[in-house]
Amino acid sequence: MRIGYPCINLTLKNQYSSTFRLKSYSEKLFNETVKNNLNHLLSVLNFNKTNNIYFFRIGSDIIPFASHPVCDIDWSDTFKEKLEEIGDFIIKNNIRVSMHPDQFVILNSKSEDIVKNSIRELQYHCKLLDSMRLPTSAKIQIHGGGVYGDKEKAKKVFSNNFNKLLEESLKRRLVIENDDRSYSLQDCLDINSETGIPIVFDTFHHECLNNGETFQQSLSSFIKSWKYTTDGNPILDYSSQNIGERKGKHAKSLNKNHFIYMYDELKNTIKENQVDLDIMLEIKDKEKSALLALKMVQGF
DNA sequence: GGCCGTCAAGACGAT
DNA sequence: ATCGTCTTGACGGCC
Repeated sequence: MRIGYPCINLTLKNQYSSTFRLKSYSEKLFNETVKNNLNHLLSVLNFNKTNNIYFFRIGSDIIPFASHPVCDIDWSDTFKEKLEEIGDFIIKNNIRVSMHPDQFVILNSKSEDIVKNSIRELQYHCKLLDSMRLPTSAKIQIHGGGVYGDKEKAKKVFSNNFNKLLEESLKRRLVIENDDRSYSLQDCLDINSETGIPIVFDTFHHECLNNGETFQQSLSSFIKSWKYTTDGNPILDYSSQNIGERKGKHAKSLNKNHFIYMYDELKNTIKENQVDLDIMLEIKDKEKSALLALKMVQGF
């Protein structure tokens, strides 16, 4: 089992700006920024390895404006060596990486342009992972998208677009995550049966939106959506409620009791299904919680 | 040097 | 109609 955290390491400060405004876009600034971002990513991965953290989500901004029309730079060629160096490091150390494009990726949008732009954005994510020569277990996770007042129809549009509009290399990396107000685990299972797309099970979103399943039922159904040999370990996103804040807001730090209760349930599932899982902690204090969780799990 | 409005992009619920 | 939220963080203009 790997435990990871998303996008940012709060211990290691990136000494350079990691992105810039579209207004200040230039080839020079772009190349400098990407170079620094890639170097920084490698330091973060090194930090993680030193601390036994073998799961990390790479931030989508690592190549700024990569899918924007303004970007006509062949960055995968310019930075070929660096990208392959990072990929080699990841593979050599049995690290798992993933990505999570932001909310603007709507595969089932009513607007053809938004679907088109969404696919461009996904292609960028795919190209980055491909350029690092990573296996298809390096996943890109997205949500179900819009509902538009008719979820059954929206799910069909998602499935049709997934099946018809995406190239195979992209399909092999895509996974769908249940969200906290539109697409429940059951909705994702429905989409899975039409597309075969594996499901990232977000336990916190599931607490916010579910269909009354037991935790064990949820776990065994989401696990079945993964083909371990090509998809890698099923991924589970974990967080807990930020007490006093609106429902669905992520905790600032690891809720130890909540986590250990969840982990205890997981252990049974892992044993029964003879499968390993990778856990992504979506907690605001990032690697601090990951390190704490790791310690707790090791002492279990 | 620090403050804080704003940032490429969409959808949705709350106000 | 406008705002806050989503993995929100951080850029960059202004004082």
